[in-house]
Amino acid sequence: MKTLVVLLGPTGVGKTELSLELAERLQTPILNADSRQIYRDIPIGTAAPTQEQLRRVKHYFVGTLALDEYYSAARYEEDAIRLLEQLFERHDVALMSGGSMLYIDAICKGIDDMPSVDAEVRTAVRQRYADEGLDPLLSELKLLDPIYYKEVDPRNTQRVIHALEICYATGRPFSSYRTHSVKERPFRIVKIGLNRPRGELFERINARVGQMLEAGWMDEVRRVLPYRACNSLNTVGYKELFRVVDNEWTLDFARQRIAKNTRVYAKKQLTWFAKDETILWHHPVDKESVMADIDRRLSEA
RNA sequence: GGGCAGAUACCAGAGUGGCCAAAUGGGGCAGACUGUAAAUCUGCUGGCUUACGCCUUCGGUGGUUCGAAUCCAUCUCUGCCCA
Repeated sequence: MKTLVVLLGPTGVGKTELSLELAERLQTPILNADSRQIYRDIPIGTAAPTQEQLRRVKHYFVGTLALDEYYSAARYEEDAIRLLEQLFERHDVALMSGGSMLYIDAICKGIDDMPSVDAEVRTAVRQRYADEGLDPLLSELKLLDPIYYKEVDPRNTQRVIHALEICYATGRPFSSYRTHSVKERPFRIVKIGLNRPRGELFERINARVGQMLEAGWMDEVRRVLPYRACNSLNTVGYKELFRVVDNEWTLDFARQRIAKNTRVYAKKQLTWFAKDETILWHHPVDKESVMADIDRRLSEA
């Protein structure tokens, strides 16, 4: 039986470094599961694996997309599952490492099939929201998809709009696509969760923000400025540093905001992961015990 | 030594007799979430309580009042100004 080892945990916990060692021990490449590191040209701000680290171990899904390319958890599922099929021809174990909760779930459980919405419908709905606000869209959703209307947070603009897009584009209620069925994978999944005491994790995050700035993050931000409206850059760090470029914030103020927002993000990840009972947690991040855990699981086959 | 201003919950900062456990922001905490997910959205943040509610708070003390964070007296501390 083939096995996918998923190394997950909050940002800044130390996944990248440990994943390299695991990959070397397991003699297998790394599939990155980070929705931002997958984009090109923003390695500093996303704390992506360095050139040196990339040379050490073969990585997939790092720096492969242009900033203005559309991507989603569903596409990631397609791409990663296809890749895994290939990898499992040559390897018994594959290693996935990252903290994007939805991306990881997309691989482990699958995402419902849903038609993609063409740009025309998309801009039309957005235009309508810009012109008339959310209320008319909500009434529309109530008519077209009463089931989802009841479920959705009426203040969550993003979700209301997306549901409407699907309704318009397909002529079917958005909820009819949401089966939430869990896909069976032809491989075993072992989830390893990395965590640290909250204070320690937060200190690491705070320190890392400073290191990223020293490493030339600000130059990186200036280089990608033309793409600031892209979703890829609607990201902790870039949002704040764009305001520095705009002279709205001082660099020091932005640094504090970035650290804080990163801490909030880490907590959000932990909240999500906490619901997943299949994760084997490792609190002190210790290479040997993680490795022993994986060995034990692999031998159970 | 004299004059003026101020002291509000973790921080900043409104409130200037009842509608105040006290606006707002920050920070903190908790949560939702299957197609933008490092996104988007929500709740709590004096104590006890599931809740109704009860109890203790607005520098200290003492008053006025049916009732005070709000008025008066006094004390302490802080800032500014004059000596």
